[in-house]
Amino acid sequence: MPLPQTEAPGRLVAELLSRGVRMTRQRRTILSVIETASQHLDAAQILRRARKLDPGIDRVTVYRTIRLLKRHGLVDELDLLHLEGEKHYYERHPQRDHLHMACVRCGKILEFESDLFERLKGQIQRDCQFHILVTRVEIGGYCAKCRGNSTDLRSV
Amino acid sequence: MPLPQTEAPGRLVAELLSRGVRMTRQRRTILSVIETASQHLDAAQILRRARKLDPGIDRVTVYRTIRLLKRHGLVDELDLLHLEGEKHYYERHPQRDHLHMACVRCGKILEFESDLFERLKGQIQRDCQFHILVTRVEIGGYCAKCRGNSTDLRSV
DNA sequence: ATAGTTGCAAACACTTTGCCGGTCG
DNA sequence: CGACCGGCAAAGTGTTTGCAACTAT
Repeated sequence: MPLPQTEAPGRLVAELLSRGVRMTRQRRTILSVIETASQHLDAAQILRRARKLDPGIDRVTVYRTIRLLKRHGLVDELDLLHLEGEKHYYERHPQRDHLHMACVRCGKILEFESDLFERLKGQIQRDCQFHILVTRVEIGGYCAKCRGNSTDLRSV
Repeated sequence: MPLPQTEAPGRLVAELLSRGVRMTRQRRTILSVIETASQHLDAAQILRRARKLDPGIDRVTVYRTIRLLKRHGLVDELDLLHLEGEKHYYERHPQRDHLHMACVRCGKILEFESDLFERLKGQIQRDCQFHILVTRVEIGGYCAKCRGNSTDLRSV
């Protein structure tokens, strides 16, 4: 079903350079962390990993780099239904949108892409005359393992 | 803007009473504010309106009442793509899900419901064996009025 | 009677800003 | 060289917690 997850490494660096953005040692480090992550990372996790590669990096630099990437549309921001705190999670802006399902019991995040969603976007652009730049779909519920053995005490 | 409210006023009070939740003067006030709102309100707006009806109400009581409603699945929480700050917005949990489109230029929020989305949810429950409790769809872009006369400088 | 709720103050989690010395091109 | 960037400290925003007094059932 899904496309391969990995684009060429260094893609974020190349993309920013081609837009005339200055490239520093710290930015390269942070970009490589985001690019090689196999899961959604929050700012604190990005900082921790970046510091393993370059211990002097500051929290603020991580936040500023994330904002830079957002402004350029190169990363998407997720909340994952705030299942654990108010932090944000980041992922590379994908070629094709996908939905995020978060299990409110075990916290697992599933991703899903669907032609139906592409059709839905088309319907929105047509019926609402709305030009879509970014989508964020977060669905809470019980994953296959957790369904059945839970009361419906949702907290989202 | 929200779709026309089809439920009876006082429904939130009735729903909570039927679940054995204690009903205080403050809660009645806050519930009525949420119930009569014609737009998505954040906690600060709910507080401001509640204080017009009962000036002694505290910020903390608003937050606690919101949490109560979330736990009971009676309100949904939205971020509206954090277009202005990190606050959350609340709306009564609708009978039928809808999507939120936020114009990144003028900030307008449009709502949209669609059979395609219902089918998408069905597909997810089937293909992923995921039992859906809550959905949050937030789409950013340019509304009909703002499209065309903007550079693509997104910040979401 | 008593478990649950309130208001106040304080703490909290996460993110942004101001400043100045350092760096990229 | 000059605009831009990084690190540090501090502030900011939005939300939650601890606790004594109060209230709904």
